[in-house]
Amino acid sequence: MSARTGCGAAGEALIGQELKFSGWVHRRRDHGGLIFIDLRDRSGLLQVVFNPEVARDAHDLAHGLRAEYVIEVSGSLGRRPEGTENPGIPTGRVELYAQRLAILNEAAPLPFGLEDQDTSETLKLRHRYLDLRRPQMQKNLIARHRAVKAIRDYLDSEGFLEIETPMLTKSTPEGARDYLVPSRVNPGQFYALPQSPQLFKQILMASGYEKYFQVARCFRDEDLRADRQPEFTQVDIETSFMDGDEIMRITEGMLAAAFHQVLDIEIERVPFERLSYKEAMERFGSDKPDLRIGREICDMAGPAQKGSFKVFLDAIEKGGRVLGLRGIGMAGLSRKEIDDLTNSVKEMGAKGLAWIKIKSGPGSPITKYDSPIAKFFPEEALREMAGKLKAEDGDMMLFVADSEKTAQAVIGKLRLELGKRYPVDFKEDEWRFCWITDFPLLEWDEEEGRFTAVHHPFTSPSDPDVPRIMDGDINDKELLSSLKAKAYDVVLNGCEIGGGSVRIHRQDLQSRMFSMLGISAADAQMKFGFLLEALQYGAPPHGGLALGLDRLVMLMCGAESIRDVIAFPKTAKAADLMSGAPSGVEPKQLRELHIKLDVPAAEEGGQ
RNA sequence: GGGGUGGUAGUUCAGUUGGUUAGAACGUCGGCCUGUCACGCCGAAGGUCGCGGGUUCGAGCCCCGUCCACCCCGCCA
Repeated sequence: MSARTGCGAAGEALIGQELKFSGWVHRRRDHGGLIFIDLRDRSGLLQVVFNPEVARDAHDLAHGLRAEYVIEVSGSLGRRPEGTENPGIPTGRVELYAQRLAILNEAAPLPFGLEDQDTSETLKLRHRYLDLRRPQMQKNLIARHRAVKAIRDYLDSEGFLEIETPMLTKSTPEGARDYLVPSRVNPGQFYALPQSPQLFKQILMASGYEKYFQVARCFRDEDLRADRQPEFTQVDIETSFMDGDEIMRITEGMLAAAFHQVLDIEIERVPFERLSYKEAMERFGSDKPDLRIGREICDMAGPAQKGSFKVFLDAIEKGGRVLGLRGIGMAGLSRKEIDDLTNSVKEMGAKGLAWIKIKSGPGSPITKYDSPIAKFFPEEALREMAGKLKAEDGDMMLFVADSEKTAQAVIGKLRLELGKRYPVDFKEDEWRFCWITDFPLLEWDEEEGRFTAVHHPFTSPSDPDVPRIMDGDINDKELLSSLKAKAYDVVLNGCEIGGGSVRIHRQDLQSRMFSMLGISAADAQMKFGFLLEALQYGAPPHGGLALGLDRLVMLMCGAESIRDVIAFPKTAKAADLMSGAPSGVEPKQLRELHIKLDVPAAEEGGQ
C-alpha cells in the first residue's frame, strides 16, 4: 500500500483496495460534514471523500484545503453510491474514502483559475507553470512527447542515427536573420545560433553516416506569428543515395507512425497525393492547399473574353488572370455581406471582387443572373462560367481579376475563407496530406536585385536543368526563372509541415549555383567554404527533409497556436514573460565581450 | 517597419452625452451546511481605470505620446 497510484488509474478494478494518491486539490466542495475533493495529478482526476465518521483527523485537516494545495491522501477505493456517479470524468464511478491526509504544500490564491477559459495570454505566460498544470496543456505536451518518441522509434527502425550538431555555428547571411552570440575569447567575433542544421547534416553525409536525423532546435531572428516562434523544433533528416521518392516514402512512414502512436489514427491515402507547384497554384491558389475543402479555382479567361467587362479584359490584356470560385449557396447574401467580402478581398491585395448570383425567378425555372456585371456578358458566357464552376441555382460566382500572382493568392485565400465560413464542402475532421513538388529553383528578389533560392542554395536543380545551368548563360533571366528544383513540401490540411530537397553533391554545380545567386566565388568560399571543400572529397548524392515539429503537434492536438504545444514559448516580441528574457546584463559581462551598447539609456532594460 | 484589436477589483467584463460615492460575475476571506461534482445559503473585504502629458470647472470616457498582449502585412521555409 506504499506505492502511489495515479488518480486516472482509479477504476472499478481497484475497488476495495487500500491506496495512496498524491496530487493537487483541483476543486473542493466542503459541506461542513462531508468534504469532497477532486484530486488531480498528471493521469487525471479522482474524487476523494472526507467523512468525519470514517476519519475524524483527516476530515478536520481537510477543512483547511484550498485550490492547488499539494496533498497526499490514502484510504480505500470504493464504488460510488447509486445515483452519485459522475459520467463527466473517467473515474466517475469510484471515489476514495480518505483515512489519512497530509498537506505536502500549501498554495497561495492563484492569479487565475486553472479552469477559466478566457484568461489573458499575458497572465498565462507570466505564470506559465500554472498554465502548464491545465489538463489540456498536459495532454498537449504528452502528445508531443509521444509524437517525438514515435518518430525516433520509426527512424531508428529504418536505420537512422540521431547525431547532434553544434548550437554555436557560423553566421550565414542567406535566408533568415541570425541570432548572434558574441565570442569572449575571440574579441569582435560572433557565433550564430543555427537556423537549421542544414550544412552540418550535409557534411555528415559526406562523412558517410548515410542516414541521419535529429530533433533539432532552430533559431531565426524574424518577426513572430501564431505559428512562428524565434526558437522552434525541426525533425531534421538527411540520407545518402536516396532520391526524392524514397525520402518522401520515409516521411510518409514517419508521419503514419506518429499519427498511429499519438492519435491512434491510420492515415489513409498513403502514398500521399502529389501536386506540382504549378498545379497547386492553378487549382488552389496556394502552395499549401487545404484539400479538405472541395471547391477548386477555375480559369475564367474564356468566358471573360466573350464579354465587355473592362476589368476582366484589362487583366487578360496585361498578361494577368481572371479566376473564379463557386460560392456554394451564397445567392442569398445581402449587399452588406458582399461588401464585407469585397473588403476582405481588398485587404488581401486585390482591387475588388466581382460576383454573379444565380437565382431562379419566383415560381419560374428560368435562371436569372443577378449581378452588377451580368449585363457585360452574353447569356452564353454566363452559362459557360456557371458550367466551369459547377455553380447552380442558389450559388454565387466570385471572380478576381489581377496579375497572376495576386489573383491566385487572393482567390486562394478566398477559397479558404469561404470553405470555412460556408462549410458545405469542408470536411473539417479529415487529415489531408499532400506533397507539393517541382518548385521553381530560383525566384527574382526585387529588393536585392538578384535571384534567390526558393528553398535554399544547396537544392539540386532537376536533372534536365543541370546541363542548361552548366552550359547556359547564368545572367539569362528567362533561363533562371524556368529552372525546377528537386524540392518537395509536405502539407497537412493547408499547413506546411515540412519540406526538403535533394541536394547538390557536386562541387562544380554548387559553385555554379552560387554564381547564379550572385554570390562571388570569394564570398562562397568565405561563407560555405567548408561545404564546397567537403564536396570535393567524395560526397555521395544526398537529400533530406525537415519537419516542423511544433506545427505538426499543433495540428495533431487541434491547438490554435504553436504556443500551446511548446512548454515555454515567447510572446510576439520574442520575450519570455515568466523569466523576463531578454534583459540587460551587467556592465562587466559586456566588457568581457568587448561590447559597447549604442541604445538610449531608457531602452537598455534592467536586470 | 506598417495596419488592426485590446488594457477598468485577484480574474473575466460592463461603465450612457465628459458630471455626485466606478458596477456585475467568478475568485478570496468569515459563518452555516453529510452526497456534492461550476455544491448551496448568509455576510465581508477588495480599484494608481496600463503609464506620462494635455484639454476642461470637472476625464475611466476627449486629444497627444508611450508601454504591454494578441492578430495580420512586410520579413521568415
